[in-house]
Amino acid sequence: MAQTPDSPTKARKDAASGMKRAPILARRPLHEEVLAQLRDMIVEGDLAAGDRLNDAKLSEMLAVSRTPVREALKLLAQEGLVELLPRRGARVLALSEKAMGELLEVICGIERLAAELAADRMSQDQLDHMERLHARMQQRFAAGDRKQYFKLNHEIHLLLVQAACNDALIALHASLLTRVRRGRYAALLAHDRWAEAMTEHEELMAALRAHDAERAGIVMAGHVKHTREALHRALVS
Amino acid sequence: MAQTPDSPTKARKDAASGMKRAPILARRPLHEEVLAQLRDMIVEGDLAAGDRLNDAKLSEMLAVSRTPVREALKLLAQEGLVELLPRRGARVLALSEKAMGELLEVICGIERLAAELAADRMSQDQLDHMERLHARMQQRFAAGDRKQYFKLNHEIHLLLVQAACNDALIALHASLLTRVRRGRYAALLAHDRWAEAMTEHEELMAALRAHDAERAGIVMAGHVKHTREALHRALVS
DNA sequence: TCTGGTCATTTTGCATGCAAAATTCAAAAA
DNA sequence: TTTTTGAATTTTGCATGCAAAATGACCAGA
Repeated sequence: MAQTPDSPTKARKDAASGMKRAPILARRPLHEEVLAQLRDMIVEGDLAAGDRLNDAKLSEMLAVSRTPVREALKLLAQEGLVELLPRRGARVLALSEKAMGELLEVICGIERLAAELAADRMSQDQLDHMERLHARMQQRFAAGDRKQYFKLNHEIHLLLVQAACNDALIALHASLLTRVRRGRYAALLAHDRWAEAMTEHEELMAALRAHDAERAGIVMAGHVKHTREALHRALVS
Repeated sequence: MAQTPDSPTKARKDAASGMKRAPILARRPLHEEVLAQLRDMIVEGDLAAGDRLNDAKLSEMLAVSRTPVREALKLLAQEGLVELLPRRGARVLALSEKAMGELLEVICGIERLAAELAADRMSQDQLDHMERLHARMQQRFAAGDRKQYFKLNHEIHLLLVQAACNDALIALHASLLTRVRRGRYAALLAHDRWAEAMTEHEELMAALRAHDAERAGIVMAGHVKHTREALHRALVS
């Protein structure tokens, strides 16, 4: 197990002894806290795929009782980050290449929809913001600074989804991204198609500027297709 | 509250006394059972939007302890069927017209993607099956039998998503449908565009037969647009 | 050595206990 | 009459207890 028990003994003592926590009102519910922590640990790779998640150990680690831990595990299972084997506990779910490809396919579809809606609904402010991000991304691209390029690329995608003015879409997109961001696949994909993607972004910006939903959709639809192909190439090689 | 306590007293007694349950191995986990039950009660309208969900009462009603009930409520909250107000319990979430419209928009996007993928990947068996469903639906349409028409319509949509051969897509679609199926909106929408939708289905079938992904996508994209408009009409009137 | 079986230990799933927060309701004050 | 206060009650969130199931250690016999 790739866990990091930063002093289980102390943690246990904190929980077991009557040591006062901050007033409940001032805190978020514990299960939320635990959920966020576990999610981070999985996304960051502290808990590797296949690791067994023992609720007693986790509760010791996080200095809470088993109840909120178990609640968080069930939520993580619904999010698709862990699997719950009845009577056999929870494991970090290993995303197969197949599952990863499927998720990416869905995400691309979502982003295409977002692009179409955004073309209609985007505010001038948002468009300006995106222009700025895009310009900076071009600079980083020209400079060969991959890290910043990808960061800006990600910000643009988030902004695109926000600009669609659909809260359900935003939430869904975020949730799917969490699942995909784990492991090596994201990087694997991201580092392909470095130049091609730049052109596509250019076209997307043009469509958004013109508030041309159809064109934005077509551009992103191409993105769907290219991404699928890139994924396939990456996985076969 | 629109609950249906089919003898709370007896239920309580069952839970409280040492009365044996079926062996655990033979059962699904209780929280799953409870989750399914509560979900049904919400979708069926037994628990109306705005109803307060008191875990003690629910646990009495379902003859289980509060723990699995609370777990189920948290899962329902993540599914978007209830909201969890910290320290103030759970309520059945009232879907605003805005939220409902957003959900439908996302579902339409998902189904469009499904149509495109299905055009590529659908097996001959699935296509045949869909042809049969479609033929029956035409009959019911001609006969003016709305109820069966909608049932078949729904089956076709499910099959379409399945034919996309993407498990993530299938799961996502199912989850979104659950949220939308509640309340009066589904019917409200379904009963509009009765004839127009028939034509669109015709076109979709043609595209699928030809394995023409692009055409299938375009047809469903039109569906997105028309559905949005229909929703708008329905809500304004 | 390998197989199968028994028993001790650990882990899981659920029930329940308990303190803090929220709600209610009645009586007092404005 | 309306508002305020505050004590009693209910509800929530978490901790913990406990029985059933799973795991693993050990040993006997093939």
